[in-house]
Amino acid sequence: MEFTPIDKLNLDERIIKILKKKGIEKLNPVQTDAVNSGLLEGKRLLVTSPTGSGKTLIAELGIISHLLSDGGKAVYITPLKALTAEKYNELKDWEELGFKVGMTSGDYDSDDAWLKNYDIIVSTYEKIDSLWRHNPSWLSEVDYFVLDEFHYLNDEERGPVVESVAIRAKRKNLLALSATISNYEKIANWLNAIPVTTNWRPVPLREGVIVEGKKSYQVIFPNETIEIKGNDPIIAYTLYVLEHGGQVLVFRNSRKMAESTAKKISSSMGLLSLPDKELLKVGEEIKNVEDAGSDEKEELYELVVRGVAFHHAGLSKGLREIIERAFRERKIKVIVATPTLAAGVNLPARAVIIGDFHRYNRKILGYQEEISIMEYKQMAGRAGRPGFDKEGEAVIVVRNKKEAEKVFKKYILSPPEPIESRLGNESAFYSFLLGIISSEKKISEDDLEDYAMDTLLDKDVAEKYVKRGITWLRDNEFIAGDDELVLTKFGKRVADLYINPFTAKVFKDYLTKSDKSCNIAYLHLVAYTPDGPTVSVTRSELEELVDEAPCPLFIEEPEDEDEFYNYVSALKVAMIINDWIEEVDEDVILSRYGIGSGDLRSIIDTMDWLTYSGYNVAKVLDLKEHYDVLYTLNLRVKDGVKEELLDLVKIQGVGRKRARILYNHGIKKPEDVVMNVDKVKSLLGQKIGEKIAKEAARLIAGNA
DNA sequence: GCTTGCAGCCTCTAGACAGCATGTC
DNA sequence: CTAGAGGCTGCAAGC
Repeated sequence: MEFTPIDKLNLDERIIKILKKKGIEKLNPVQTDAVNSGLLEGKRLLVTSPTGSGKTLIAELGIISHLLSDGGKAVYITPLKALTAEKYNELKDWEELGFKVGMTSGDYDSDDAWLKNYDIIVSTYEKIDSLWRHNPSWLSEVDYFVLDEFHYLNDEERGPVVESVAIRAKRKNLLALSATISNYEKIANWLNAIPVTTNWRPVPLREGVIVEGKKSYQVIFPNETIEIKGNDPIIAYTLYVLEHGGQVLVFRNSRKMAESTAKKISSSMGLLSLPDKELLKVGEEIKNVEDAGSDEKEELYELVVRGVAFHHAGLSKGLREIIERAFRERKIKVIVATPTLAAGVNLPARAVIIGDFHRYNRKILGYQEEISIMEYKQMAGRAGRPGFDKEGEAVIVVRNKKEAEKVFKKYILSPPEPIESRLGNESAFYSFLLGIISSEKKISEDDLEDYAMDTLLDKDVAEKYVKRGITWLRDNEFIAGDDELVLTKFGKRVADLYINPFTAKVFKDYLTKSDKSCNIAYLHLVAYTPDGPTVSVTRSELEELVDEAPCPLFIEEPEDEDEFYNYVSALKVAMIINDWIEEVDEDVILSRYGIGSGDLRSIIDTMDWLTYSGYNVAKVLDLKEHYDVLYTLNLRVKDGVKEELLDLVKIQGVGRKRARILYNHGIKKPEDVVMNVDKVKSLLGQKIGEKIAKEAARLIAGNA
C-alpha cells in the first residue's frame, strides 16, 4: 500500500503539468500498482479494484501515454450513457495537450460530431459494437481500448456485447477495468493481459448486519456492536447516522418500498428534518421540472423539503438529476433507492443500508432469489465520501441471528462470484456472428470460427453455436455464400439497425404473410419482438386488454402461459403508444397505465427505434403494403402527435404541445409560422415565438 | 344497526443499451 | 425451487 509522488514517476512533463492542475500530487496504491505493471509502457492490463479507487485516472494515464508515444486513437468504453458523459468531462482536461475528445452514445453525439476528427472517443459498449458493424474508416485507426466496468461481462443481457467488443479489442491493445472479481487470473489470461488487483479503497469500509435484539436493534460489525432503539431497523439506523452528521443511502428491492420507506423515514425524523431555505429551493426546482408527471413531483416535493427523497427508474430523468445533485451538495440527507443507484455515476454516502438481500425473479414465479455478492459489493461500495467521511459503513438488514450469520459469511466475508461468458445462447451468439460478418464484409467459415474460439465460452460450446448459427442465419436469409460468407441486403440492414436477428425474423415472418392492419396491430407486433419494451400487466388489466384490441393483430393469441403474458404485455405497450400518438395528455397516460414518466420515456425511445427498424426491414424486403404505415407511425411515435402535426414538429423547438396550439389556431405548416410571426408570438410567448419563427425559416431554407 | 379491528387472502414486484443524420477540403 | 409489503374482504366483537 504505497502512494507515489507523481514527480518520482517516469512521466512526460506535459502529463505531470496537467495532473498538478487537476490537483493530483501523488498516485494512490492502485494507480501505483498499475504503473509498476507497465501501464505507461503500453502493457495490457486488467485492473480489478473496488469502486471509487481511482481507476479512471489509470485509464487517463494509459490513454495519454499511448497517444503520446504511438499516436493513433483511443476509445474509452463504459456500459452506461451517464458514465460516458462523466468520463468525457474528465478526459476533456487532456485537450490541453492537443488531443481532441469526443463522445458518442445513443442519445448524444459530440456537437460537431465527425468522429474521425477526435483522438479520444468515449462511448458505450453497444454503440461501439454498432459502429464496428458500419466499420467507419476512423475505427481502424483506434488501437487502444479502455474497457471500463468490465464486470458487466457477467450481465445476462448486456454481457454478450461486452464480450463481443472485448474480442475485437483483444486484437488491438486494451486496458480493462473492473470491480473486484474472483477469477481475475482467468479473465486476464483470456484478455492476454497482466492482472493488477487490490482491495484498496480511498475511504475504508466497514460492513455489518442489523438484527433485531431483545429491546433494540444490534448493528454488528466485525469488531464492534452498536445498540440502537426503534421500531424499524432501517429507520433506526438512518436516524443514528443522521444524528452523527452523515448522509444515508438506503436500497430497497421495489419502487413501492423505496417510496414508502422514504415516507416513513421522513415522518420519523422530527427535528432532523426541518425544511431549510436550501431544501425549499430544491423543492421549487422539483415543482418546475418539465419532463415529470405531476403526481410524482408532488410526492417527491413533500419529502425533499424535509431532506429525504426516493429514487428509481420510474422517475423522469430531470427529477433524478435534481435529487442526485442535491444529495451530492449535501442538502438532501437520505435517498431511498432501487438498484438504479448501485451502478452508474458516483454518489457516495456515509452509510449504506441494504434493506433487502432478496429479489423477486420474474422468470420463476414465486421464487425470490438472493442478490449476487457482486451486486451487494456495488451497493456497499457507495459508502464513504472521500474528504467527508473517515470511514464508510454498509449494513444489511436481516431478520434473525441465524440469517445474520449466513449473510455475514456470504456477503461480507466471501469474494464476489466469478464472471463468465453470457454468449451461450442462440439470441446472443447469433447477434455476435451477425456483427462479425457485418464488419468483416466477407469471411470464411474458418475465420468466423476463429472469432468464436476467441470467446470465453468452452471450445466445444462455441463450436456448436457457430455451426448452428451459420445454418440458422443462412436458412433465414441473413447470410449467403459458400466459401465466403456475406450478408444479404436484409442481413446487412438488420446488422446496421442493431436489432436482434430474432426481432428481424418476427418482422419478416409476420409482415410477409399478413395484410395491412391498423396502427395497434403494428405497434403490437413491434412491441412483441425480443427487443420490444416490457411492461408489467396487472391481473385486472389482463382481462381488459384482451377484449380491447380494436382490429386483427398480426400475432395470434399464444396458448403457452408465458408467451400469452408477453403477448398481453406487448398489447399494453401498443395501447400506451397509441395513446401517445393520439395526443392523450401525459399525466392521463401515466395514471391510466400505472407507469412513471421515466417508464413512458423509455418505452417511447425503444418504440421509436423499433418502428424505424420495422419500416426499414419492410422496405428492404420490399413489402410495399406495410412500409408506408410503419414510416408514418415512426414519425408519430418520435413526437407523440397525430399525423396532421407532422409538418410542425419538424421545427426545432416545437413538440406535441406547441404544435397542437399552433395547429388549432390555423398555423399548420412551417410556412404558416413564418407568415404569421406575430400570431405565433402571441400564442407561445415573445421569446419562444421568435425562436420558433427563426427555426421555421431555417427549416424552409434547408428544404429548398 | 353501524363501526372498528384484525386475520387471512390476493396482488404485485429493478434497470437501461441500440438507429438516423449531422460536416468539409 | 427460498419473500414480503400493502390493499382488500369479510367476519366478529364492541357500542
